[in-house]
Amino acid sequence: MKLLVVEDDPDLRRQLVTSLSGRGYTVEETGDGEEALYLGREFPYDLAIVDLGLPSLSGVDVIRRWRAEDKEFPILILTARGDWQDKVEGLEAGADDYLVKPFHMEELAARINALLRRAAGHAKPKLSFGPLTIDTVGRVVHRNGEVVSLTSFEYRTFEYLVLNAGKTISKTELTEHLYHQDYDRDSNVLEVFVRRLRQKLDPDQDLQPITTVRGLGYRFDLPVDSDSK
Amino acid sequence: MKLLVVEDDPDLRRQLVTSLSGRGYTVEETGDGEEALYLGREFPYDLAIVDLGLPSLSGVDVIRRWRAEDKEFPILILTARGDWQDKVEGLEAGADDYLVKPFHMEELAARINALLRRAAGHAKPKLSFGPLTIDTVGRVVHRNGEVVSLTSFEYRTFEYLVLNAGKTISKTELTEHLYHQDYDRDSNVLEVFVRRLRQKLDPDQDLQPITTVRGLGYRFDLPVDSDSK
DNA sequence: TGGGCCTTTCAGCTTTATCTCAGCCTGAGT
DNA sequence: ACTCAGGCTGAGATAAAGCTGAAAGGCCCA
Repeated sequence: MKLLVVEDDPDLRRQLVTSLSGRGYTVEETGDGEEALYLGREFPYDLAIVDLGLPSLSGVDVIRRWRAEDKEFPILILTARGDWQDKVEGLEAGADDYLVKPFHMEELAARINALLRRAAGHAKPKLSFGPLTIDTVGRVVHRNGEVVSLTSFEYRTFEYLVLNAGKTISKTELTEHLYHQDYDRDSNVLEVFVRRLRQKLDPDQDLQPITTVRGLGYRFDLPVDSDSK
Repeated sequence: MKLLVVEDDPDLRRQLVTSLSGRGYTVEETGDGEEALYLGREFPYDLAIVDLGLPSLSGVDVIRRWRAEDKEFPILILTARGDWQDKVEGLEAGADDYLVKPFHMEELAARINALLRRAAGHAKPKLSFGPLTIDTVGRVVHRNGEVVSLTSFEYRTFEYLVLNAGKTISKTELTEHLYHQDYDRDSNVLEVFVRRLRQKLDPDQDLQPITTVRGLGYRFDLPVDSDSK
């Protein structure tokens, strides 16, 4: 699950990012309206959290323009205590929910959950590939209906591969995504995780969901069942 | 895909090169403005990453002069956190996007992708030729819907030929592109790879996608389907 | 403080992509 | 038709890339 945090106050932003990534979300951040616009336009977020009180391009404008371009991800807006007018404006512009500062992280988390769950109805947070199913909201993987118990790391590795199904993902890209930092070439953690994933997802080795492309990376290759229900 | 990295800080430069080449790009690098100018002028890069804070010839000047000479490759500039103004100047000089240091490699990669995609013809970076399809982002080739399993080298060879479809590419050019440095002319590796490519792409020999031009090189010849949708 | 699980490291092993080589084929120029 | 440089082909060597099992290191929670 990939979130975008748009907040100009560096402290609050850091706090948001820390808390949310601690809860297992992949979080990207910006403090700039223009950049937010760009990011939301180019990348597939599952949800955006937008502070309305941005300098330069205002949060409301950002939202309006995303919506004008048919970006459908849920948007949660943050407003300062007094400014309820902003809130109305924001909702009219296309936001889905709001939260007044200051707030508890718990509450934010709860609303994010609710929004994602609701969005799940429209979108398709559950993907299936033959006997495999991944629920990106619940962060659960099923195999023939049974839960496959994955560790956090295994799950995130798998999720990234699945979300990029059909593409070859280099190990560098994968590790950078998982760790958000440089890739230590002399480690083979990834290989170990891929191995464990393969064992857990496909103990009988009949599906071979993850292909190794020597010299390039890994690729998740099963066809997506279009059971958008 | 060939990128040029222009960055004077040795650490950051190494990091960039490592990460990007790890992601499968062919990367060349320099820390010097003059040299950057020369390289960009002489070689056909698909994209350049330029740090604006260069010593001697400044990044902005390099860009300006490239653009004055009608070099069209996308340019992404890097600026230090504070230097807002530089960014504007850089964009005016002809850069296409910017990123403020420090940044995550993942974000850089995402922007590079977006720029390359945009440059490629606005649509998806997927090209097809009759039964053949190449996805330059996912680094996958399909033939009648089935994945053609190419090795890293085979893929890069094919990609280069495809991106230069219609042009005859000399073996020297190909090898120089594929290997960052000079290459032993007495080897016939290329021929070997071209052979394997032909076998894999066209086992029945009915398409003949790669033509040999005796004494000159190779040419990829299938008409590009304009499936820009 | 101790136990359990998750993550990372390590060393040895297997696989295979790349490159070399030697001989064969082909076609342009005589 | 003959020549010969340029290109093609198949088989094999080799070293890099990836895999594996076990064990060490961390972290969290009781």
